[in-house]
Amino acid sequence: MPELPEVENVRRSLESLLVDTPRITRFVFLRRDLRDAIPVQSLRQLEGQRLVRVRRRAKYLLLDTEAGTMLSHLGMTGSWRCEPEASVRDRAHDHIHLFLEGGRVLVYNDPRRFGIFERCDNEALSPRLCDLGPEPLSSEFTAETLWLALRTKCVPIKVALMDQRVVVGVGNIYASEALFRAGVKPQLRSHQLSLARAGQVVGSVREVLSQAIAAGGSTISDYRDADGRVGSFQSLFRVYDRAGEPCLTCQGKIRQKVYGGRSTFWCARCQR
DNA sequence: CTCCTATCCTGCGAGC
DNA sequence: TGCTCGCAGGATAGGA
Repeated sequence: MPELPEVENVRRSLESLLVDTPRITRFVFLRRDLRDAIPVQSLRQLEGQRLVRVRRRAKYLLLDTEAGTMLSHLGMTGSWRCEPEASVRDRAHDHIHLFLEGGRVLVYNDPRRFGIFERCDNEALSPRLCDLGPEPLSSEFTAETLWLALRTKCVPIKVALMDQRVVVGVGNIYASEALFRAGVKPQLRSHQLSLARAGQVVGSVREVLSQAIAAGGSTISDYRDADGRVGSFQSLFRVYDRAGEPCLTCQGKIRQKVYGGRSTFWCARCQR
């Protein structure tokens, strides 16, 4: 479900819900079995603490209290929503009810259970975070850094763009969309990418992620931010999930093939 | 090391 | 209708 634009919109919606920095009154863990078991004890230590801020690193959300930080990853189907305490109920696949002072509840729901929820008080030491590549919308993501990261790799560039050690936040949708906009075919071997074309890819990744954030992300079936808002970037897809349809630029037929185990979409005429 | 595949899990749509 | 099959926005373990 969520790539960087969706996670960023969840972050913003959560932060807007927490402007009053409410205290966590209590946790209710309805089911602990996410990808790893939810570490109940270490999380309960944060009861009574104020939620002061929500940050994002890569596709991870970092919920800061004054005494420690919670790390949330949405996997494929994770979502956060906010409900009034008076009407909160246990829906299918709810894992966590995080009660806040003032009568609201943050609810984490995750049907496929690929998500993560744990403590993370030291980002530099966290195995989840310590090997991540640059943020794509930061000044650290440049033609030079991308080219350097790719020059020793032989995998298709589309697979490399999804490697969170190369650049973070790009998933299966935006990898295809960025390469279309850059005019680079997804099967191009990473080390074959020239510095000049790396610059094109950097620009396209930035552009597509920025536009997707502004559009509220992409809602394929079930993505919503914490306010329940859907995204609209799916209407601006140029190749993703358009196999067999005409290229919006050249009318050629959009192709689909699996690379790195993930469906990949491109236009063979526009992308070289 | 790098690369590739299978795997975790539920839900949904296509095809019969 | 109802069933089966394949596939889905991510990340990682393990084998070649």
